[in-house]
Amino acid sequence: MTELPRVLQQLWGMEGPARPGPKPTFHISDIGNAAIKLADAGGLGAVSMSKVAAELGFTTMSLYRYVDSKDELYVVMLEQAFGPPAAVDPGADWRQRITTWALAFRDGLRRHPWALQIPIVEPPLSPLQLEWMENGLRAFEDTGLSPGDSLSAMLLVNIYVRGAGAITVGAPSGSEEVLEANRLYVQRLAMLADPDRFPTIARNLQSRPAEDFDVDYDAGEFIFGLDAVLDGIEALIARRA
Amino acid sequence: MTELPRVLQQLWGMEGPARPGPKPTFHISDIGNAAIKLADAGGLGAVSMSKVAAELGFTTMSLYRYVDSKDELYVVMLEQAFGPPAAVDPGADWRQRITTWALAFRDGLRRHPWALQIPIVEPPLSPLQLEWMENGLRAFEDTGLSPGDSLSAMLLVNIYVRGAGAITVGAPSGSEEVLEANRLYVQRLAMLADPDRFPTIARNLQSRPAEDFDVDYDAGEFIFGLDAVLDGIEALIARRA
DNA sequence: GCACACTGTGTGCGCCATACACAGACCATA
DNA sequence: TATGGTCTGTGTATGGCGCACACAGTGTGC
Repeated sequence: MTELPRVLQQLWGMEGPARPGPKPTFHISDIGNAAIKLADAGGLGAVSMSKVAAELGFTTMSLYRYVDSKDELYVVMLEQAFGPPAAVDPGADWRQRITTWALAFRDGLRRHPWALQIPIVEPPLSPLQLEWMENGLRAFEDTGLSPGDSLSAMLLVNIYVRGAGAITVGAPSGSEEVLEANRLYVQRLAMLADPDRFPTIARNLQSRPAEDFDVDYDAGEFIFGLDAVLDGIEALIARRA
Repeated sequence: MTELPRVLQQLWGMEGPARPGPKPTFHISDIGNAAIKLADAGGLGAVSMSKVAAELGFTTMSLYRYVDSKDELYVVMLEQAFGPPAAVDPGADWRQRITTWALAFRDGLRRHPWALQIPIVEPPLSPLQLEWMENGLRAFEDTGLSPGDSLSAMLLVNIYVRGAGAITVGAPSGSEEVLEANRLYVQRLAMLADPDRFPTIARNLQSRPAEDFDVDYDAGEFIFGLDAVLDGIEALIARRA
């Protein structure tokens, strides 16, 4: 019942006893790397069993000797895309520690935007993901938060980074492409936001200088939002003390 | 250039001038409703052009007279799934107002969990989505926040609800199914979290009473996290004042 | 040296989104 | 009232997808 799915067993390096028959030609991580390469180049849509197999020089169906379904392939991709988290600086305070953690996570998402498109069906159990969890929890170690609250706080930061990423990730921050899309959006919004029906939106648009919309979300807004989240956690810490 | 995509024109009811040829048999909203019905019953995976068409009693290709691609169908679904937002209570303070807004959003996600699986490719421009935006912004009206900060604050709450939903939505809150999955996860985690490599996780698990894991996230944790987010926004308001 | 579990392969199924050509329905115009 | 042109819904087809299944060959543990 607590028996792990095959993919997780492989990721944890739980080798069974030696068996007859040919040895596998490659390892599950090779599949993950090939899939990540495809996704980095062409988005998650470019990842198909046949393309991954072709990338490795194998046939489509051979992959199913390593992975039970495409969803399991996603698990492997998520495990390997981010690499190990940065070490926790024991000298820093909790805000610095969790900020470092969040920025590293954000950078990983920026390198692999497709990660946000993979539906989360269950909480993480793979080795590197647990290391990220470990380091995230460690950030709250000396805050006096209970174990449950620490987990919630970490989850809150995690949710924020993912959410902010969903909005901003996908095109290089501050690129002309993003600015252009943003301008087009504001233009359309101004056209549609009838002041009678949408007074607050209309007023919001009118009272902002044009260059205010050319905001580089990644540079400033991300930290802005993160700080708000951390202020909320700080209030929690104070309340619990 | 600011010409709207066809779907948005239809959603805003921008009818062109009278034209020769047969009148359309139905409206784009019929397609959306049929798709929503399918998604509610069988998840987003159950929504295909052919199934939606069959639901309406039409052929697959007829849908393309109303929608340019499946992505546009998603836009229609998101527009119609949530309905209009609740009216803003002018007597309440900003925390109550945005809390009401967030809970309504959360309830909508609970009714239509598939909404979280639809990748967001651009900010909303459809009528009801703008109404939600309008009401969200209105919650911060008397806080003294700048237009830009109000937008960021609303976005932060929006991100939180979506993120919390991604974790909890999908099965009825507190159902035996969810509790069982949770117990299995904790069991596996305990098995994998070697105290040498993952000391904080291991300690976190050990120091929590067993019934602490049987948490009904939706009931308590959601508000817990939301309050933390709002505390962060409150700190921002205080700083700006 | 041998049995046989296990490897990678080939074929095929049902489903998907959508391109394209077409027949007929309908309305603006004359 | 006649009609031309345009729009509607349909039929057919294409290339891709995930994956089931049967199979041939391989190489290790006995």
